[in-house]
Amino acid sequence: MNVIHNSINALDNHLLAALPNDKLALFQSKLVPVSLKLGTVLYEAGDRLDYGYFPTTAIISLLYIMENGATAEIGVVGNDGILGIALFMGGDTTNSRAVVQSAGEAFKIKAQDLKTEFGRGGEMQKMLLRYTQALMTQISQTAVCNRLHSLEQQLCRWILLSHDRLNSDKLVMTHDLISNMLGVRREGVTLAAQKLAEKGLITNTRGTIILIDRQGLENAVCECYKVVNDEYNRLLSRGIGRTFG
Amino acid sequence: MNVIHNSINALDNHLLAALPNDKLALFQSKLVPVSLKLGTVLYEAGDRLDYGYFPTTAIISLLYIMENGATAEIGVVGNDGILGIALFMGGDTTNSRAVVQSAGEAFKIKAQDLKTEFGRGGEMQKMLLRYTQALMTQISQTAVCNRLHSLEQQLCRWILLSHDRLNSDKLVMTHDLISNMLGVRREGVTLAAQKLAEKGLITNTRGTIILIDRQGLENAVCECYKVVNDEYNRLLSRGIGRTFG
DNA sequence: TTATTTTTGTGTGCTACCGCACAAAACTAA
DNA sequence: TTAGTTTTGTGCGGTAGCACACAAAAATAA
Repeated sequence: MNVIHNSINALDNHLLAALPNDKLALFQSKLVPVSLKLGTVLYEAGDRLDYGYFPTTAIISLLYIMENGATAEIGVVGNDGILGIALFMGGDTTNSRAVVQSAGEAFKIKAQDLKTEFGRGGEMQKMLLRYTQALMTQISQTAVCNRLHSLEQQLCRWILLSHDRLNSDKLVMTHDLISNMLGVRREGVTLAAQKLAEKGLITNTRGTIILIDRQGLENAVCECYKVVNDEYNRLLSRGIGRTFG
Repeated sequence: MNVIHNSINALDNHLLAALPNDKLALFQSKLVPVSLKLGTVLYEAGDRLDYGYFPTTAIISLLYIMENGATAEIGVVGNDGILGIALFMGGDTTNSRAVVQSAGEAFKIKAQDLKTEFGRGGEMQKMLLRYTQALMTQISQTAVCNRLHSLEQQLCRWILLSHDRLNSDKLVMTHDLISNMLGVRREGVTLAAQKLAEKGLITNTRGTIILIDRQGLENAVCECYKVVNDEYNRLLSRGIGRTFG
């Protein structure tokens, strides 16, 4: 067990990569590689968290679920971060469902190991806290974007956020799933995707969106994307996606 | 200077009140009482933070400001918390403007003093982190609420959140100001407030809203309010506002 | 008092998104 | 091939909130 596959490398996670080498070497013994399948629910809202996850190629969506079943995404975690911040923030549970939005790899770590490491203070703690702040910015900007911007702009934002955390231009994702993330109707997503396709920014085939013109998307997206991206760059001093010009 | 007024007491802030007595006694020497006037901007977006604030009777609104001047509130800080979490989270700056939404008192603390205290670990650190997580829940729920719920429901939520942090049923607040917080038109707030007044939940006079039927408001509000309230209770083990039945 | 400013009320048309219904297309299984 | 399932496309009526315009009421200043 705990065989390290060549295909996944702890360094593919930006947080882990930012650790000093000796620190990472020690920490790595606590990390277990896992493959995450599309749609897997890692945490249900209200669950006690047993593990934290450092995604390398997987993307995790943080969803709030309302009483009537409506859903809306508050943020997304990929190779830029860690899933399970409630572990070191002290709550032990979260109000969001964590669901695999894009299948891929991650390292998981036992709740207690993560807490212990955090409790030591030092570089690891600082990094986790800075990441948490970056995530707060993402959530905040989601709140504002939900209020003020059009569905088409929000779809751009969502595509770009996903693309940044992926090493591919291909997003395997139905309109229906996207609509659950954005908290809108499926038809609305279809329409918005059509508009983006007409403008030549994406192709819009069954079950997959392919990003064609990244610069075009960045021009079409609302400012929210850049604000979040800049904040990640600033706080984690490590680019996710491409840096803006 | 630094005269301790009888009228304000560090214990009126729930976070400070939760500290062990001996701890608080030591910490208190770093706290300076300040009066905060309505509309005062404590932090501008992007500013380096020089002080943290523990409100006792004041309420601070966290606003995001868009390039076109549109604003939307992501959360609110009152006697339940602390303003300036970026100080210990590591960013030193925030993307939100912090503006006094309801005049009142607070204790301020120098950035460095707060950081030092946080760095010691222990009870103070734990409490600040738990508070940060509660604030994240508030922001997340704001995101979801912005997406899924009606303006009328959101106004209820906003009134209740304010009321919880106030020791009065009187909210001194114009529709125009509220509209800036909620990120909607002033006319929309007027209409929503009228509806609530028709239902006998509030009175709606020039420049002030008076809460009449708190239970009625709790019935009219969306689930978002309760979720946030419960999370504050859980994480900070200290009620804000009244507990739900 | 009168004049001015601030705040609220109201109307009209517009647009984005909703809910529902169902057709068309694409993929899957038999 | 045929049948079934999943996903996307499209239309239609409804509505919440928008933008803009302006009147009315309340507070403030002269």
